[in-house]
Amino acid sequence: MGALRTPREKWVEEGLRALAAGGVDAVRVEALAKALGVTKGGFYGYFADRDALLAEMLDAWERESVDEVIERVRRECDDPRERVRLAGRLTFSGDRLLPIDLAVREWARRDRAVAERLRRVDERRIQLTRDALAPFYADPEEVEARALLAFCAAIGSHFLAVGRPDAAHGAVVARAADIILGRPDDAPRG
Amino acid sequence: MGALRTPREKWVEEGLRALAAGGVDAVRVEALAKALGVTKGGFYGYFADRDALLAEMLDAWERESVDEVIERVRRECDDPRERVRLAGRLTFSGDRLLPIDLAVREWARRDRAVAERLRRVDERRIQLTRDALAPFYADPEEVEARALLAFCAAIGSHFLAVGRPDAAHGAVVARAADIILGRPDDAPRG
Amino acid sequence: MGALRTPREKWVEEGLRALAAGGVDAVRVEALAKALGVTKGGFYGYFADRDALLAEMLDAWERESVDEVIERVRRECDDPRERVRLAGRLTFSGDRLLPIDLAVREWARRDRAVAERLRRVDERRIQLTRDALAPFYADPEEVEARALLAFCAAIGSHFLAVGRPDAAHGAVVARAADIILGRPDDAPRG
Amino acid sequence: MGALRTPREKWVEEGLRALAAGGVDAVRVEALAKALGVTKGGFYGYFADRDALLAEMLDAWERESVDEVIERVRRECDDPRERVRLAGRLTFSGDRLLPIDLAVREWARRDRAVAERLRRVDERRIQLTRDALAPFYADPEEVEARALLAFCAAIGSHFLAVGRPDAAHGAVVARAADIILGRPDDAPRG
DNA sequence: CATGAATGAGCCTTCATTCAT
DNA sequence: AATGAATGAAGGCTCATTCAT
Repeated sequence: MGALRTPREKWVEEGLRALAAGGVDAVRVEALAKALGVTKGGFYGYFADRDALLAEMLDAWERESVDEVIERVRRECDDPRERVRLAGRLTFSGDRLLPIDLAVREWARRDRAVAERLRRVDERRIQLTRDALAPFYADPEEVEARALLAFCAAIGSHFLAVGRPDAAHGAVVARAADIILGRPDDAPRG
Repeated sequence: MGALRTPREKWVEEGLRALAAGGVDAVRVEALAKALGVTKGGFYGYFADRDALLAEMLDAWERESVDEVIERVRRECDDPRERVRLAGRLTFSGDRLLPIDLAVREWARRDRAVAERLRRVDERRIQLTRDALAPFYADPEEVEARALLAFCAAIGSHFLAVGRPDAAHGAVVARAADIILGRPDDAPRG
Repeated sequence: MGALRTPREKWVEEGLRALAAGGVDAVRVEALAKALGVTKGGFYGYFADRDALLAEMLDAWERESVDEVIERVRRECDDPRERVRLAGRLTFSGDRLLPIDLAVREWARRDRAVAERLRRVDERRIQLTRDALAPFYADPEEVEARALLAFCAAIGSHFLAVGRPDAAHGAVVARAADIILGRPDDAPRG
Repeated sequence: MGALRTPREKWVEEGLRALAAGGVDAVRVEALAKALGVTKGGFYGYFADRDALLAEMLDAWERESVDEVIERVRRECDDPRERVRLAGRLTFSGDRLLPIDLAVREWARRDRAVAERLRRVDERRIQLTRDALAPFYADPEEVEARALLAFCAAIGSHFLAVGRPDAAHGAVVARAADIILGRPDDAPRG
């Protein structure tokens, strides 16, 4: 996002890049230093240790990929279902947020604290979907199932390795979204 | 499954256990040796290097989690939809196959060769679902979308961190399966 | 000792504190800077390098723990034996001088220059004891032995780890002093 | 002492050498490795970490400098006073045990666990002196004072920096021993 | 074959020191 | 002078790998 002001932010940014590309284990002080064109020693002028960087990376990620997304979605859309679609696009596409999200998900499977954090994040995101679906279904269980399903599908589609050209993949995913959220011409009763 | 005959197989087995528990990076020759109660030097009597073990782990995984599952499913069920449900249960539940599957999925995001392999595996699995759904839908795209969706959802549900008690999670997933595959009392036209 | 005027003196003072608490290796520029609430870079405005600080710490220590003590003792006491007791109290008790003295002693075992300096200091101190004992013994060797013994005992008592409650330790040390210097009611012949 | 059998013992031995020469901080894995002509990586085949080596060094030191000394003294001498003199010679002279002892003493001032250990060791040693003196004094306090004094003096003499030629130092120390323990021709009443 | 021993590369961290502002 | 930023050397630890026995 344009020029990064403080060198501290540069470390965080580079850390997120490494996380996205190679998972937590790839967030190595030395590697980041080389990528930033400085020596690793300088790192410790900004962070107590590697864990401190990881923590701040999570802060930055939560801010950018939830707070900012939700705020923007609320500002730009009125229709709840459009909100879900936009939030989905912002979160699960693009070269920046998506790979970080997936990497955090892997990380969470190995680290309790990260898992807890991801839980909070996912909960806030899924609430958006519940709000969008609620008006259309009488049964709250139905709402929950569809919201969860939409979410699982969105995430799962990126862990699936079916070697489909991206275009086809996109088409199928769109169709899947229709099945879950309901097509305009096949709207659920409500 | 049953007694492990050769020491070679023991290394592979222990490797899969480590993979399931901690991801590829946890598959360390030294750790496996300790778990097996031997010295790590012995490892190189069976495998050229760590990569050779990883390759064989993938072989074993593919054999057990696809070949064996598909064969058993074909033997035990006739109804295609029941086949899908059984294959899903065998693959995505239990303490053994599921964690390995998820770990391979993470791994595949970092390693081209593993990704290619996972693609083949997923393709064979999803074909089962296509076969089950085909009779009920006129549009092949509809089949593809529902099959893919079922698959994504099954996988995604394990990468989601919503802090739902497992029971509720199970219920919602079951409901999701109904939505995708169609409930008996809400069967898609076909 | 009163307000510390120059920042230079603050570095020296903080250095002595660190020395007393953790030995020479604990005299780290960075740690002192943090304790003083400044950045370590500023250090080099006052001292060429760490060694320069160490040298000045030794100067300050010698001034305070020998010059000042001896001067005060000469001023306050006339009786040589009382002088020894007072000098001993000033040097080997209290929270300030004693820990520094012990730390310098350790340091001297690793550094020739410090050893030489400590030699000069100890020599000046022991002369006080010789002067006190001389009138009472015909044999100069006897004087030397007792003076040395008193000194060794005073120092050694702080490197001994016998887990005696401090009170008992004090009592025993006092008795030891009597044995070496002679009790009033058991004065050596002479 | 002669050929060191296991490489593990070599590390301990080299560690004690480093400790004697430069204090705990000089016990660096890398330095020991270089002294032993191997690479530092090999160290971790024998010890979990540096602390494990330090612990074993203390074990070896206690064994050699207390257990063995006391056993030998009991075997070789009958007269308690001779025992004290021999134990003192074995412990506080020579190029091997003495420097280690002094280094442990410094170390103990910075580390609670080491201090506790040294306390136990010193206690066992001083008991030897108490036993030797007990028959000659009616007052147990007198015994305690003289035993302690002897010990403090023995240790303190090595932290004193008076630049006396070693010969003279030895003579004075001998004389000091006489003062504390009593000369044959000046035996204390008892 | 398996073991004991060692190697070497790579990582995290600390710290004295330098330097432009 | 003091600060912020960075350097470089050193030290602890891990791990895949090699090799003689």
